[in-house]
Amino acid sequence: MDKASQPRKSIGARRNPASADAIRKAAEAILREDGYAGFSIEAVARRARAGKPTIYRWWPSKAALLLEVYQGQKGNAAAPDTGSLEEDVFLFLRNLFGLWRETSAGNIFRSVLAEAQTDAAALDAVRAYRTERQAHTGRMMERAKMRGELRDDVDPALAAELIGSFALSHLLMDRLEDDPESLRKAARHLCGSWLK
Amino acid sequence: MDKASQPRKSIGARRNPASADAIRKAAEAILREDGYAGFSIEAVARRARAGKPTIYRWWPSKAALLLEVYQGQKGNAAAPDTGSLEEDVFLFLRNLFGLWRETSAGNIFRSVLAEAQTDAAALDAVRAYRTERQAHTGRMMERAKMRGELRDDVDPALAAELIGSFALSHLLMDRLEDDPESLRKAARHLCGSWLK
DNA sequence: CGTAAATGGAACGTGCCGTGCCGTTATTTC
DNA sequence: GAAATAACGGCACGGCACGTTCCATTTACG
Repeated sequence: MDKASQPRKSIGARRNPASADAIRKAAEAILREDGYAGFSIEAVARRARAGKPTIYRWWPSKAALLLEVYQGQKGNAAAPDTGSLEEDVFLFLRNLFGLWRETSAGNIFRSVLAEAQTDAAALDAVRAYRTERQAHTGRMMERAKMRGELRDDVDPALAAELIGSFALSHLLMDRLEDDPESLRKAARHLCGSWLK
Repeated sequence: MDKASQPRKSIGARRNPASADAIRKAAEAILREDGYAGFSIEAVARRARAGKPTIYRWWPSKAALLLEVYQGQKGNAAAPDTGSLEEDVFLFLRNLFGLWRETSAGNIFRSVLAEAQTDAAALDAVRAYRTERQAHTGRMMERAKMRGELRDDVDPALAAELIGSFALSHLLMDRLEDDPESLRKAARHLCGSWLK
């Protein structure tokens, strides 16, 4: 790619976007290729041909850089709208697992979760993201409710949380296998009790 | 505790159980008090008044020691048997969250999960543990099924997995708050759809 | 033109990793 | 009983990553 590029020099008394981009891209590539194990500031600096101080000038910590990559990359599987809740949930899981398997999103999310077990800021970030995502998934449930598909006492937010928990544990256990049968079954179990 | 204890000497050409115990206890104490962040072989050695080579002689890696502490400490919340599935699930979650909050089990499990995002052996171990635990929880579901409380098409194993996923995500997000209301609600949603 | 600020590079101190080596201790083997 | 074996704690090492400091260089801004 960027072969015999000279080391980037300063462009004056302001941040060099080329450096920032190179750093973000290097971090993302390392997470995609090697996962969290290979992710270190030194490795990112080497790969980005940047100086460590340049990284630390703009990101206060390893966790901060990780979070920025994470924020800028959330693939955000869409919540389908087929008119059938069970089908929506099935497709949602299928899309999400596929996204996690085939892009760096899965590795990045796993990394942030690992970091969150040590770093409080990472925990806050992952909580906020999860809240936002579940609100999104929750809309899938609300649509079903408006269609009259759901029982009145079902809480869309809690339902979304159960779906999210199922997906999360599969990600963490590295069980994102593409098995339509079992995902279908999971969707049925997740929905079965909520339908009227 | 062990105040002015001399450094443990060798007891001859065999493993010194006192050293092994001190190492295990130090590791557990560090995980309980400081969590995964403070867990290092050097810290364990210092606290156990042991030499690093002694640790590495018996545990091939940091992950191995972590896993042994984990194995020897699984609090294993019991699966209640009240005659009502929803009540069983509620009590199970309540017990499990309490155990995770009030003993070192929660911190240890979180640590192993973090390690599992980097170390394949840790991932295997946590998968095996999860399988075993869900088989146990699954018996709770099977009892309900025998009582005729469950629909015939409900898979006890999958149901147990959904319950476990819910608990796991709360542990990871550090949301083990003792809120009977929300746990009750979760139990109801988890069970609602399975009941006849 | 001079100041200010960002750049990459080199070097530093700290901490942890995992592994040697050491003298000491005591069991096991001959 | 003597010698070989092996575990013990300690020390020191090379390696790596962390986060920081200093540096010469480059360029925008006043």
